Amino acid sequence: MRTHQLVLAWIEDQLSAGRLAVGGRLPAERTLAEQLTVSRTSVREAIRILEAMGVVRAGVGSGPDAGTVVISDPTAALGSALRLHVATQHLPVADIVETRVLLESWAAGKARPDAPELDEAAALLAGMDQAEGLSVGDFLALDVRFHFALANAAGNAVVSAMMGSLREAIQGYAAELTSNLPDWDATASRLRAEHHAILAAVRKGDGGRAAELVAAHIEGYYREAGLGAGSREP
Amino acid sequence: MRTHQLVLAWIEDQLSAGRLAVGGRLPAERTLAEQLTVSRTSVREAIRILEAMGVVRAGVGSGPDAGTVVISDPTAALGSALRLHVATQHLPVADIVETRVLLESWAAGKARPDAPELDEAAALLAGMDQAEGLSVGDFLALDVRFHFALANAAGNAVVSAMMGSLREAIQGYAAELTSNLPDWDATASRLRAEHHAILAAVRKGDGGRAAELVAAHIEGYYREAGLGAGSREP
DNA sequence: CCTACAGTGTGGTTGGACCACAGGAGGACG
DNA sequence: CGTCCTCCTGTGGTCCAACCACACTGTAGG
Repeated sequence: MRTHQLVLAWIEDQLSAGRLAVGGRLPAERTLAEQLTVSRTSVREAIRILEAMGVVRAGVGSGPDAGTVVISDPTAALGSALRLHVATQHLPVADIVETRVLLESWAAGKARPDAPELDEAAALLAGMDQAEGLSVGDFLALDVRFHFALANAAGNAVVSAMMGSLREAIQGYAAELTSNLPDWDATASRLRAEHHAILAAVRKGDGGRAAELVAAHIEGYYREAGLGAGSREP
Repeated sequence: MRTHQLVLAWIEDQLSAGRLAVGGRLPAERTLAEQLTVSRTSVREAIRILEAMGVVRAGVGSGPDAGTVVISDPTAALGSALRLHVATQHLPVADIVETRVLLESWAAGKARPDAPELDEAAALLAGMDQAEGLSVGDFLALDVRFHFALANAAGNAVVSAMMGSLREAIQGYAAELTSNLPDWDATASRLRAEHHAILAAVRKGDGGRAAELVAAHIEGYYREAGLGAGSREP
């Protein structure tokens, strides 16, 4: 077993035992190195891995943002990993989209009509309805947050994280695809209308219809942008 | 931007541009450090991250297994990341199980009856039917491979990877849970029968029934082992 | 009372050194 | 001529010592 894996195992043990929780602080790198009788290099390699996994966040200087603190951001971790595997062409973009449809339609079907996350989703929709002063990038950013809020309403943290990571992994592609659209304004208003319909279905408690609408919404967008089932290679 | 991220960006660019593909070899650490005018430490940190993400594999010595070569193993990467987040208690085990049911039942419903992966699944079932000389660990190992083969038959690499990673993330728990079972032999024969029923449904093209059987199979096991929907905290 | 500054502890980065490992090239020996 | 052994080379793995940039903290000076 390599040295940095020993550090990794120690930290995972601390987490599992509850001696280290989200918001907690790891010992300083030099201290930890001395405690485990390894070099600071190995400690740093372990921390880098944890950082890439969204388990810790390292900050320089002093104060609340300094030091290495435990966080929990599975979305970012899974997202960057998926993005790299897409780059190796071993994860087809079409499969990513298909999985996203699966997870999101399930979440829409399971979301409870009285979930507080739906209020946030509604607020985001209101923001997207402002026709003026909203660039394509702004619109897509709000779109991401809307879909994420909707997924959160289902109450399954794993599904939320995976959904977000899928979205993140192909975000670069999605942004490029907007240039393929014949008429962005027309697409945007269609997306707005579909969003409202989805939210209304969830609010009414009609999970089946909400799931169908979400699936059609996502598949329709990618089909229009020219990323159909045929383009299994990016 | 930190130095190791520069290295990461360079490697991701090489992958996206196709100048680096699975099976390819990264330049030696010292060479890469000189090319990018960074320290070898920073190169190593980047490689560690890629290794944790299942994108590369580093080997010492000489020969085919030496050097840093590009692979693509998203399952291991996502699995360890999920396991750590479970350790932080921000991903409830119940949500993992629920997501696994979702993905696996979808895969069972979508698997094509003539998929070659089903032959492998059948062979694994034959191996599990040998009542003698099969420890609990061996049985579970074959079980993992059976479920993985079944998921692969759906033809979606992302779903397969995520399914496998979910299984891996809670593998430790699943192994411990066997001690909760009142009668392992009885459970094992039930699991065997359910496996055969699932495979038969898939082979018959009855995706809907296969999906139902898979969901009942997984949920039933965890319920019997005492990991119901109530235990959202491990 | 407020400002300016040195002090302290954090992660970030670098260069160098040494180790273990695995294969290849060459010579020594049968 | 073939085989075995040894040395050499290049790889990642590990460690050390030093320095940097940063952000807060306490203190001295105005």
